[in-house]
Amino acid sequence: MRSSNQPAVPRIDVERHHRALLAAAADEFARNPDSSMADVAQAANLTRATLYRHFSNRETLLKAIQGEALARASETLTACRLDEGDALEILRRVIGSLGKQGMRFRIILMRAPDHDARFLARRDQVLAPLVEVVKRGQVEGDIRADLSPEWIITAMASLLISAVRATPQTKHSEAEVSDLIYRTLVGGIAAN
Amino acid sequence: MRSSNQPAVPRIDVERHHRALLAAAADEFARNPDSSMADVAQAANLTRATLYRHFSNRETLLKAIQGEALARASETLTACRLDEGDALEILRRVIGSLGKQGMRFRIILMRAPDHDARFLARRDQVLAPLVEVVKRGQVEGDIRADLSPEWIITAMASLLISAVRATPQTKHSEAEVSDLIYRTLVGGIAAN
DNA sequence: AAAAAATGTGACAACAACGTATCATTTCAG
DNA sequence: CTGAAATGATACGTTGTTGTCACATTTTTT
Repeated sequence: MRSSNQPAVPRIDVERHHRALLAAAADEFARNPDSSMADVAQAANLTRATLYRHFSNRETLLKAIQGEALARASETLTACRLDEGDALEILRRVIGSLGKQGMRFRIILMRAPDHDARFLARRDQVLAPLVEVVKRGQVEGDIRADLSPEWIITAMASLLISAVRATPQTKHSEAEVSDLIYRTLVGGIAAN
Repeated sequence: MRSSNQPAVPRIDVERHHRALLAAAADEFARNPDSSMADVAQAANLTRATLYRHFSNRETLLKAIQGEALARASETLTACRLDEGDALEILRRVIGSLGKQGMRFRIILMRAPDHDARFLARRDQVLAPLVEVVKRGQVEGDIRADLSPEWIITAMASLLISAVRATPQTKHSEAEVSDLIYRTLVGGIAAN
């Protein structure tokens, strides 16, 4: 079945175009969730027809973006060495890494009406290790125990999105923004 | 000019319908920003034709929602007595009041691509008194001075939206949610 | 260079939403 | 009750997006 539709020999450009379309779509939809397929194709310097040859539906494209985001988020988290150091250090690393990625993970961190239960479950699965880190921090006395771990992760994600979205205006470096988020989330705004 | 189009005597129901349409549109667009005019009309138990008789355009309707939200937000803030008590007390009152309003102020607090400079300026104007409260808190030593007042307001708004949006799932009361936001924002997540 | 595969171009129908208009019906004010 | 005004129902043209297709062109592989 598949072998008849599949080309005899794979070509290099198709994979490159596939990645380009996926990346352009992620950026475009992060900028404006209502972008059309034509906008996405143009953002990738390709044609609408080619976009449809790679992703048969708009829905298929969105699912692909979700999957890509989840995969990269998972990689990012494991790269943050979630088992080295105390919870606050880990959170600092996570905030720094996610902040560098910019709005790439907006789809994961935000909650949109088109997110089905299927995606939400995988999302929670990816974020689960982070929740465990917070729980460990609470047990070890580094993090307040009167806030639920899930809420803490939600708050972190919320601050991340706000800061990243506000970044273009305020001319601050990535490191400064990440530090700002970390200080706000961990230390709060009260003096002392 | 106007008097010729205006009815000789005003009727009671038109104002009621106007308010109903505006409220339904606010709720509907808060739930799903891509809702159609038909959805809005149905949410108000009225017809699409009537909706167009009250708001000639979709754009006009959105502008009306923005204006309404700004007006009510301004009322809410003045009702919070921004000059009584220290900054943290005031912030607690503000979070409590805005939290009760639910997602009514999502349009104000969130930044969407369809927000023009005109609206953003009025928005900043409404939020300006709150920024002043934060500045005063920093001068009086209640709020950390190493965070810009604007960022603090942004962080507060961000947490508010996240919490209110997550409220339907977690069966917590309004007061509990408001307290949660306040504790997180002011105290941070670090122990001690 | 030649074959194969992918892309560009242009067109097409299907569809949803927008905005307008007409006319019968209902609702309010006097 | 009666006239005036607002609404419901319905239809219509317009527009933008979606998804598909055929055909010419370009790019890759051998």
